[in-house]
Amino acid sequence: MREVAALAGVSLKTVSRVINGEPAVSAELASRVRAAIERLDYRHNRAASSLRRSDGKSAAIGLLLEDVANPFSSALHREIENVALRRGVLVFAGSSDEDAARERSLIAEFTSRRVDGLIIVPASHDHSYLLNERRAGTAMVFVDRPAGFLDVDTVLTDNEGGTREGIAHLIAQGHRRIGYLGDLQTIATAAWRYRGYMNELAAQRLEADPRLVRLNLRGIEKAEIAAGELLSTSPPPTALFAGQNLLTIGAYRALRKLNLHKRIALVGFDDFLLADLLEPAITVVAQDAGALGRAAAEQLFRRLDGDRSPSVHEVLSNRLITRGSGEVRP
Amino acid sequence: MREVAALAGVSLKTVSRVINGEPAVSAELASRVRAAIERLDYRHNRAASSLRRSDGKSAAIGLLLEDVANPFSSALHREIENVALRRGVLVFAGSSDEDAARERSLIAEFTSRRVDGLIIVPASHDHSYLLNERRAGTAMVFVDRPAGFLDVDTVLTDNEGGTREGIAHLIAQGHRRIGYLGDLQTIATAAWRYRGYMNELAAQRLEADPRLVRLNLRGIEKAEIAAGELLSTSPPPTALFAGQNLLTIGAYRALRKLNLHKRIALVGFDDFLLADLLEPAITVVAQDAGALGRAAAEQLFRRLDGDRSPSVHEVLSNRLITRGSGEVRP
DNA sequence: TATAAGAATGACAACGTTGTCTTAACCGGT
DNA sequence: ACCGGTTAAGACAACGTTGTCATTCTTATA
Repeated sequence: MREVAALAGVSLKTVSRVINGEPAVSAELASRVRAAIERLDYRHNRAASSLRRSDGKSAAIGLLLEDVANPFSSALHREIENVALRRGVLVFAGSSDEDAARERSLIAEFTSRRVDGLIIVPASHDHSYLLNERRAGTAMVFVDRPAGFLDVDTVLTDNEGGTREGIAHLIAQGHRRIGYLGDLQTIATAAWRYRGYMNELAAQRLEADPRLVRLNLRGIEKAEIAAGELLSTSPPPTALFAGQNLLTIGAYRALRKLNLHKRIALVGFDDFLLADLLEPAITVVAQDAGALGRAAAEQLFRRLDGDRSPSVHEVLSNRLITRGSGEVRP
Repeated sequence: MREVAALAGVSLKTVSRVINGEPAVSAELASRVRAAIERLDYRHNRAASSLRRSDGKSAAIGLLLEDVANPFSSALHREIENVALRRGVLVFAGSSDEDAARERSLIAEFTSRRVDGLIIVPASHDHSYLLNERRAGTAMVFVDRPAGFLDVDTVLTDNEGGTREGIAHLIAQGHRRIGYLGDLQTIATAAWRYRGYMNELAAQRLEADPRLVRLNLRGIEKAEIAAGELLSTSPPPTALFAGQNLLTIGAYRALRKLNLHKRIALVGFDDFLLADLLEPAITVVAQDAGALGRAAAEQLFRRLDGDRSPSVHEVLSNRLITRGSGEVRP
């Protein structure tokens, strides 16, 4: 910047003014400065700038996902990027792998780089460690799962309601014995979905058979094995509900292997690519990951724009998409 | 930091020494400093630190992908994150959407934040604009596609060879009329794949029928329409090769709609989730996105560690995975 | 013509760190 | 008691910017 000022024959401060678009610069000097910037291929150093600025904004946010490579996370990521980029804000992304320690260390890395805000899909359950950070002015929004011991903006989907809708759909098709495959119960969304299953059965006065429930399953293979086992209880279930997309795929694999995919109904939570091309196509309770990301990012930027109102808790609804597998009759 | 120094009763510089693990600090002072850091919940400011440090390292890199939400990109992303995080380096991710202007502006945002390095899946074809950046010391690696007008480290997969293997496989099954669906020819990988198709046909002395080729297709729907049209030429192809995963899905959709999925062979470039559960399961030429990411990140860090040797061009091979759709006989 | 008000510009300090250099304290050997 | 050498600690400047304030110049008004 010093060199630019020298070449343009102006002071450092004038260059700074031109770069920041401050009005009090004559057209003459401004164009001289711009020419010098061009000629020297000068690049503004935002790190230094944000260090000195009074608002201290770095124009970067941190995004903590379960895994940047999973489709739900990356759809969220994409929408957040869209909202952020429109404002010239860049996104640091990191994967927690459902590991509380990794969550903390990633967030520490984010904050040590002085991000303006954090969007968090939490893996842990106690977020009091973020209190200081918040007091220091970092905006934050929790997405998909709630924060623990921290009063903070949150955007969720209606996990319990969505599951109840899926279960009610199966019951309406005549099913009475519905198996359930669930993810780690420590994940709040998984617990809510399981609650939805239990509550809907109860509401419809159906007895819940504990032999038809398998929880704490992680990944396609575990789900496939568990589904296989469920299908061999007697009497067997006539329908399965899978509480997450990988579990749905695992369940479908098991059904295919036993050649039961046209005889046992299947409804899954979370939509996934190609669900419509399987045989039968899979009925799902679809979350709109993009909408979730958009809502979270917009809430974050509202805070960054100075909104100091009490914490907002938004809940997006989910949609049952019937495609065939959920309409198989007992 | 000043407050920490005051509380511990030492100078600023001593606190800095403790934080950076410099040896010349007595155990006594070091522990007093650490206690003060704890008590004041002090957080090191890396932005200021990297501004002052002689090496100027920000411990952040920029990653330009086609779209953070597409499975290939996000698998790449994940492996890069793994390598980077092991060294305490954070990743800014951005999506170019195949738009050259967006590529440039994202890279400008990255560099204005003084990232230490860039990993780029390029959308544009002229990267001479990066010359200054490189001269300024930013490390960079191109992945999946080559750079234009810039001599730089690159990690690719063998697109032409992979395609030839796929086509050879179809020919070996007895196919003589093989349709081809290709992505935008401006994308280098798409052009290479098409070349692989043409060259393999030529090598096996088969005539290429231009009516069986559809290029510049973007997305599932365009591919589905194009595949439908190809299948109605006369005489029709007995096999299709799709040059990209979305095109493969589109082609499969078309085959299903015409109920030809068990009579016309299909091989696709790029593996995708659930390819093995379709009916028939899809034979593909699989790229290992994770390996690509790992190789790129490792090369980048080699440069950041001071490697000044001439540009490296690495080419990873692809693997034909036979699952059924490619083994349908004419 | 004198003067106040406003606009354009620059000098300087400061943001939170680390590199460099200096000083102080201590050690063992004569 | 003195020396050279080592080690620990601090003073100060600097990284590349922007906020604050002072200065100069212009213009309109009395």
